[in-house]
Amino acid sequence: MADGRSTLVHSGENLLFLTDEQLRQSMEAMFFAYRGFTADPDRILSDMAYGRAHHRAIYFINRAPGTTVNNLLNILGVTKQSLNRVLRTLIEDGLVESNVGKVDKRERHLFLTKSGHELEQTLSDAQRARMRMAFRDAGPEAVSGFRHVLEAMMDREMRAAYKRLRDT
Amino acid sequence: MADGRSTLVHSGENLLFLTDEQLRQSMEAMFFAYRGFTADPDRILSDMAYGRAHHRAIYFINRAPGTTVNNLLNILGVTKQSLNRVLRTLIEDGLVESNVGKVDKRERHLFLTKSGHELEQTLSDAQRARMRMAFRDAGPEAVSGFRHVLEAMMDREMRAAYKRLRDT
DNA sequence: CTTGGAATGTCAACAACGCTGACATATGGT
DNA sequence: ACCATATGTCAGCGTTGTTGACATTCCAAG
Repeated sequence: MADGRSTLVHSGENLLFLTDEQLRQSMEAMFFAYRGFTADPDRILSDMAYGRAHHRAIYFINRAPGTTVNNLLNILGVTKQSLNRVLRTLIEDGLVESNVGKVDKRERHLFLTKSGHELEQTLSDAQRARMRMAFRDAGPEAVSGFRHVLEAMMDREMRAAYKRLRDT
Repeated sequence: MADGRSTLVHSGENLLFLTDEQLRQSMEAMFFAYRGFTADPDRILSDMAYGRAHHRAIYFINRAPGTTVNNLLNILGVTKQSLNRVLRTLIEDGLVESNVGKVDKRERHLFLTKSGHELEQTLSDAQRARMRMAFRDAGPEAVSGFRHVLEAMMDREMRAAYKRLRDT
């Protein structure tokens, strides 16, 4: 521990060494698990002309209906130009509706259409099913730990965005 | 529960509802946390002419020195053409060494050079530091749960690759 | 020894999705 | 009324993924 490269902590009756090797394994777990996390939606979307960016947009528009483009930008962490391309195709294809703001006409308020909702359901169902299985397999205490670690791993601004969404 | 959309489980003295809403929050946590997970290396690499793909290649070559191109392909889950482009630049820049196999001369065995190791260290140090902080914050039981859930979330083949690496 | 298949690499074209720059429009404070 | 600011759009470029076609090199089976 003197070199700050490892941390010894107590876990129930067991000692858990947070050596570089342990951290390395966790990084790999994160890498492979995220692949699994996105695998099902990716598969579904690849059949259509859409990708992961479309999924994210649809997801968060569903989560916060009426959100503005700028708000979505902050959540997604991309440039407005990048998001715009995705939004344009979604609007053209009739999955998303963009309404000019009543108070501030510069703003566009985004909503999912009926077919937009349907796609969102399909994608989220697949992703939720995998997560539900993983949670069932790991058990409730593991889930709570999982959530805790993830939250601690976020950047400060992202944690804020996360909590803002969560407390909705 | 009759609709299979939610699961009720017991957590210590508390009841934990795995409703769709809970799963949704976990999905968002995963999304934001992965951003944090990759943020530091991304920042470092953006200054150089490299991206996340280069990081992944360097990471796994360091993890399994002498690995073949084909083996790396399977771990990374990309095509050889895609990996080849990345490897070529890394070899040209003197970060990776590619040695023709002695037993099977078709194979190329990949190693990091001195400067390759240095970059790997820089990138991994940043990523490990974040993870160590998150683990310290969450505590050992949370870490164990975190790992468990991640493992359960992987695809079968990825879980196999993960375990193969882990047991090295 | 020839031949088929496997591993590797290259070239070309393309798609998804990041980015920057330039610009149009709407708003609001001066 | 006007100009800085916020917002959104269009155009072009870079990274990194994809498929397809094809050359090379080598091992191993016949």
